[in-house]
Amino acid sequence: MPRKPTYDRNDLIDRARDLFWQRGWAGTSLKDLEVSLQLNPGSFYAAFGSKDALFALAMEKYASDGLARLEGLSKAHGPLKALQKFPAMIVENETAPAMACMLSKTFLELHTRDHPLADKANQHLIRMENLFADLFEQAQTAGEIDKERDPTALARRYQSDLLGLRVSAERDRVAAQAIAAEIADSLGRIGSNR
Amino acid sequence: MPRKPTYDRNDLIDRARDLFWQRGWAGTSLKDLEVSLQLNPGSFYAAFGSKDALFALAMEKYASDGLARLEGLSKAHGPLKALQKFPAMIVENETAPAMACMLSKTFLELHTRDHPLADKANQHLIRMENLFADLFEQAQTAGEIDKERDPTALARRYQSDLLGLRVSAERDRVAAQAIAAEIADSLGRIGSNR
DNA sequence: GGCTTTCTTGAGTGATCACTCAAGTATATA
DNA sequence: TATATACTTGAGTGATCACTCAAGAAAGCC
Repeated sequence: MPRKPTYDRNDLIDRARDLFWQRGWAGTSLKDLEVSLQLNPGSFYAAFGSKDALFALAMEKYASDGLARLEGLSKAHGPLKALQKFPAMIVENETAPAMACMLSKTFLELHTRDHPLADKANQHLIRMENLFADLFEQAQTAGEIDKERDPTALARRYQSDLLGLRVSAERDRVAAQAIAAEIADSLGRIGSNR
Repeated sequence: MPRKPTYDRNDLIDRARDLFWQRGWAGTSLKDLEVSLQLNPGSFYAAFGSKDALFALAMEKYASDGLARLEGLSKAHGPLKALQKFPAMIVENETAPAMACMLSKTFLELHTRDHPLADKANQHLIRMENLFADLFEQAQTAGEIDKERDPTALARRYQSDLLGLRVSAERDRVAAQAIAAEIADSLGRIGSNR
């Protein structure tokens, strides 16, 4: 009996993610979304409920994509190599709508207002950081990294480096590629054989 | 003949800087500024011309304060020690209205809209980076750092590390102090005697 | 073809945005 | 004390914000 939507919901979330990522939460108006998603206000609210609800969906997709990319790298090259390749992978992505991390941008923009989306962004960052710690631990059991180091601390530092890298990449992509190489390089210097 | 303002202009800029730093450009409304500065719209516009003009003044004060703090550190302890102490100094500042760098926040928020303030923020970041490079160079001539390294590249990496540190500090101040220590530590490992 | 159910349309909601301006007030000089 | 010259007040500007809702259109089932 019912009528089907004329759009592909998943595709809409992708486009919203790109818009939000690029322009931020406050910087993306409903008018912007209506134009980009080709949706009238009524359809928009029928489909997603609110701007914030769509933002949350967009952020989840962003985060799980990041997780998946790093996991893919790890399966292909092992934990340490994955961590070493990841920074360059981010910086060299030509199709990304922005270089800076959407999660950190969102967190910085909204946490001083105690906006629920800021907490969600932080949760996603923690999830990412946990994967980093997992990979550091795997690298330790594989003997690729000094076993005395605390994987959680390594993950925290790596996350911080990545966050800085991505802000830098937003300013100057070319220079950021050099920084990405340095991050990978310093990862090689915490190996077990020294 | 004229009547003097009832406020101290410099003090007003300080308060605006704190507000903007904390809440960002879009997150700070004129109503917020009126309340914090205790200024009615008419006085506000007579004094500063526009929200953006005041933001620019606030950002200049923020940037020159940062420059001055690092220069002070350098005069007291020398270039390398200054660069090593600076990260902890930032993270331990209890009175700061926010931990993340106001310049990078502003840049991230506004550069995708091609807002003039984004370019101004970037200029201030470059100025800061130039001071980093100066100090690295001074540390080289003082024999504290390997002379083969490019001071500009070192400055770029240091800036990136600091940007990441400050985002991390906004998320978790205590964890950030550990990261600050690591940044200082790795600076010690590019000394000339190895 | 008729009916039900959902989706789409788009004008309209009150709130808030940055900003203006005419009128009123205070003060330093003459 | 009078006057000129600022500064202060605050209601009001049009634009834009996220969001609503009643009416119309399309598609699956009988």
